[in-house]
Amino acid sequence: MMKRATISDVAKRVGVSPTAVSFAFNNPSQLNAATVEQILAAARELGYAPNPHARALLSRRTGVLGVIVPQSLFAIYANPYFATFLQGIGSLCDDQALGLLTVSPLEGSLTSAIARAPVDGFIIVGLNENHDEVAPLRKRGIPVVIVDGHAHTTTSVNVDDEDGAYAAARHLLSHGHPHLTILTFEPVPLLEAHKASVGANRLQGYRRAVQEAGLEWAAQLVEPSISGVEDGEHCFLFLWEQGQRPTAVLCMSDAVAIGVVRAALQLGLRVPDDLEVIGFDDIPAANLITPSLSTVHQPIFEKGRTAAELLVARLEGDTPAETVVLATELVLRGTTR
Amino acid sequence: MMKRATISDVAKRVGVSPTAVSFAFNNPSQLNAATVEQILAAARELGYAPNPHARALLSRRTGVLGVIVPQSLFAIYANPYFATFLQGIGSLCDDQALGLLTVSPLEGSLTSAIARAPVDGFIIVGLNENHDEVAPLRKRGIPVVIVDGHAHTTTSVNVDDEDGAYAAARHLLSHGHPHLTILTFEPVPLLEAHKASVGANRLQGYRRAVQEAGLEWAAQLVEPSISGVEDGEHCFLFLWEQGQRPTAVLCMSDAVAIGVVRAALQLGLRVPDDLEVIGFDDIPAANLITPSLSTVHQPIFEKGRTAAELLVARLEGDTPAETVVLATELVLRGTTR
DNA sequence: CTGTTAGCGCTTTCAT
DNA sequence: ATGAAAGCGCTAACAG
Repeated sequence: MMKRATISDVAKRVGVSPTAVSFAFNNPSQLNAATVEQILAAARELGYAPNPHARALLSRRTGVLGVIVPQSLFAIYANPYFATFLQGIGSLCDDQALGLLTVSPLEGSLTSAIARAPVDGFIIVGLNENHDEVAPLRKRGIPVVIVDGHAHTTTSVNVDDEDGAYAAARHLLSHGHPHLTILTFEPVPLLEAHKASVGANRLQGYRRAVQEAGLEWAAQLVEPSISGVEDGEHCFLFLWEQGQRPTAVLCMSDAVAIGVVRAALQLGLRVPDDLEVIGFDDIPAANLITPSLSTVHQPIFEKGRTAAELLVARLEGDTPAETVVLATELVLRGTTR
Repeated sequence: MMKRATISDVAKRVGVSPTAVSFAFNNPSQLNAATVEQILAAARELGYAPNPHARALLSRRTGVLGVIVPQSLFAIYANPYFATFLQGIGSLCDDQALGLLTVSPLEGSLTSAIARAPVDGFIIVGLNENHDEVAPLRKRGIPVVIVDGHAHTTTSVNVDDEDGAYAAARHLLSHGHPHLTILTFEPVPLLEAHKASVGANRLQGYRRAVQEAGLEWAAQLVEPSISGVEDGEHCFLFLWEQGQRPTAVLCMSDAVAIGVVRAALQLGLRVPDDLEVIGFDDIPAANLITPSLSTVHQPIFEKGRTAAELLVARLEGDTPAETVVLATELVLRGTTR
């Protein structure tokens, strides 16, 4: 990998100043057409190309949007939710000729990831603005949009998680189940510690429906099941072994819900006759399994696209901070009666 | 967005040199602990963070791997093949604490995309090294790994497309079909113009099997179907309307094959009794549809992971160029007898 | 242990 | 129409 030609190599070759070379590339109209031609020719011969880092240093622009995700890149790309979300961001990047950089916690900490990333702005997913790891971001002095998290000084894009959860729980309760089983992302104390997180909001929605129905919240079975189809499957199987006999399950993600349905079928239960299940998110797979999954739809693609639009707007001018909340909608399919 | 503090702002504040500040961040052991503490405190007060572009200019490192894809980002993230491929790259990025930048043709041309991207190295997918748009890459003087394309001066990672296609065609021919229907990515002339492309290699594999079986290549029905489930579906429906009655279909991608199966089922055909179908790639969905899709498996994840490993190796030392070819394997499932 | 001095490669006034 | 000079913000010798 030989040393790259620099702008002054080209300049020397042609016998002009570096300025002229710079102009030839960025502002050819300022230069004599013949000179431009000579310079370009020399550049081609020397294999010269402008150094993007030097350019970025000066222009403060890289043409890249950063997406900070709270999981490993491996997990992100395996996750259909993020696939759709990134599609939304990607569609805007296509329009604006921007690159899309996914960054995940480096060396165990987001801080260094944030400090190093060569981007013009960040979309941060699943973390509140005041999170310890997010705070350093402000030092970078570049625009930030928070998705699925709370923000007070910058733009945020969320969906109405509480309302969606409420609708799901209410629907199930209206079928007269003696009690609900709720599968969460994390143990409840953790969930409630993360004030205003997606999980906390969904839990709050479930709780509101239960209390409105005049039932006792404590009587419901709330179990952590992490995420992923396998987690949901194991969780339901485990409950069954413990002697639990749920008739209605609410899951905080479709993946978990799909796992629950799979487990129920394995146990010989009929879905939805013996067991009703409602997921959350409405990922593509929800509509592909049999029976098709009833779930709370959220506009995942649109969420990504909107976040990217808002970020680009802040990049171009000093747009005021906005707080966007997209609607969710209960979609009844085959796993509810 | 107020002006950011620079290293010398911090230096002035504390009454030390910029060098000291630099050390405090990158090499604290060189400095008196008390000094470091002071500097860090001042940095915190001023909201200072090192400028990544300045750093990159000097260190020639951004900690980012670039992936150049021949389609829009929207299409990439919608494509399960790329999801798996990016998972492979992502898993290595996780290990090495690198970011992953997806870049697609900007303003209709790869050239500017390549010139601007702030990355340490590129993985180029689906383009040969000598492609017009790829050539400028060499000017950047950074390592490149070609995937699904031919390279003579740099490392490439491919799968044995021809062999996989050959096995698929041979299998179908052994069932005694009078002729095969082959659904390609592009019209054949285009396909053959792109010498050594994935499509050309697969076509060649099909052809070899046909000729070995003593059949006439020209007698087979070769139709372009672009890509995507809908494309496959429409293509088969169209052929049917034209009066064609295929009994065996080879598809260059699983997506197309899934579309064909869907169309056949719509037309009341029994699969595999009336129609046998073999896809290519073995994406996760191949094993989820009913009947499950027979296909040529290729190690997509491993291909991504290997490409990233090889790229990182070239980043760290001047590894010699390698030519890696991963094996494909015919996987017989429900759409073949 | 800390400061001085040069750049990294490029763009951009301001002259000529 | 072209060039000289001054940085962008940081790091890396090399002195002291």
